[in-house]
Amino acid sequence: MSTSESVAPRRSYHHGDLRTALIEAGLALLETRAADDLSLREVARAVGVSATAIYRHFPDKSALMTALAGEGLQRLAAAQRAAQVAAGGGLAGFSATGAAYVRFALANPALFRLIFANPESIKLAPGKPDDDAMTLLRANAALLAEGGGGDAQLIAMQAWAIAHGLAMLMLDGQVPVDDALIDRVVDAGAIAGK
Amino acid sequence: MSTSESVAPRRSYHHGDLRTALIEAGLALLETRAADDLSLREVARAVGVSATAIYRHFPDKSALMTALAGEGLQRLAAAQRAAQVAAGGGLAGFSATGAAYVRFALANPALFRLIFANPESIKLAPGKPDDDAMTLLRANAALLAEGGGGDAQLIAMQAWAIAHGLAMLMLDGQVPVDDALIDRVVDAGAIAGK
DNA sequence: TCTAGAAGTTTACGGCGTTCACATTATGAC
DNA sequence: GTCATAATGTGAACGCCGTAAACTTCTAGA
Repeated sequence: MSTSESVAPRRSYHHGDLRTALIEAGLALLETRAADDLSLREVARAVGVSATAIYRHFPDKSALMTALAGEGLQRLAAAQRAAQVAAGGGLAGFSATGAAYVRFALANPALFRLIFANPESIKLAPGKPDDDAMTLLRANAALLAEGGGGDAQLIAMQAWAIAHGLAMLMLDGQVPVDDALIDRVVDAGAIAGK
Repeated sequence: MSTSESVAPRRSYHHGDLRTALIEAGLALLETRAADDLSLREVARAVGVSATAIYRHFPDKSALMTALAGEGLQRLAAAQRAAQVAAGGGLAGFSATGAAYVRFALANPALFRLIFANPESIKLAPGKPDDDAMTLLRANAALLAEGGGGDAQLIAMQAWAIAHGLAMLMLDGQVPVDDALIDRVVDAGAIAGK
């Protein structure tokens, strides 16, 4: 039944692209378990490789987790970009990125938590993929600020904080998971006070 | 040097109040380590007791962690109440509870994370101590909504989300830790759009 | 074709959470 | 006061974990 536990045995001694396979297996397992419950040996088993083979590609477990977080971050940024485009940009697009942020968290709870549980994830992420998200955020905040005379950077932080906070609170069961509620809480107009 | 590692040996076989001692030791250790790096055996060592003695007071490790989270939650609520009183209540008091929330997180990073990393912490907390904080939050939101014609519950969520999000982002190093910035981001007036 | 190094394996170690059998102490019924 | 019993402690042991070390297999370039 499970696709992530049984693996067709390799026929060759060397794997070919173990690093990628490990990351993929890790991401797949994170759909099942929380990040804390993910063990190195388990990832190795999923790929059909000995536990210590991992050390040829990552210096230690946290490096693998950081790689997983980096991949998660890229997916999060992609979801936000897609949402903004789908909303047609502008103010509605800004709100859409916030809502996409929250929905991504709800759809990928373990991965989302991992991204922010690992303080190094962004600094170490290859190519700083969050630059996309940050640029987007700042541009949107500037757009919002220019009409209302507010401080763009402050608005950007408030918008990020509100989306991040709502995501966390919903993940933790502190706020009911209600799809319509996401849009209302994250509404860009309300944040800027318009 | 360290007070938490060396413990005067008990003279009696029974401890007296091991449950309380374990929680205190756990909280003390959380000032040093992240919650993930806190081991059951370490807490037992700090108290000067065998590792398995813990099982007479908690069914498993997660129960101990939940107890620690519950205690942390009470301290958080107390900090918020104190801040509100100090600010003289009203709108300024509302903002003050938000800022206190963020400052508590920065002062107790491991404990704060533990509170929200454990989804059961609030439901299982003895006497639902968060009721205080929640009542406060709702009352403040109602106060804010009545002047501006907004939805009190929605405002409460936005306020909570913004404080929680800012706390997390600062803990994660995504937003610079700047004391003055806390007040500006969490400003109640800005949230309600006044 | 040979050889160096990359990429795998096996074995081993100490720490962890947890279980189980046992030791000690506190308590309350007589 | 005695003493059974329950509450609370201990120690040894198990399997899983992350990681190190020594070894094996394959690949690639001179």
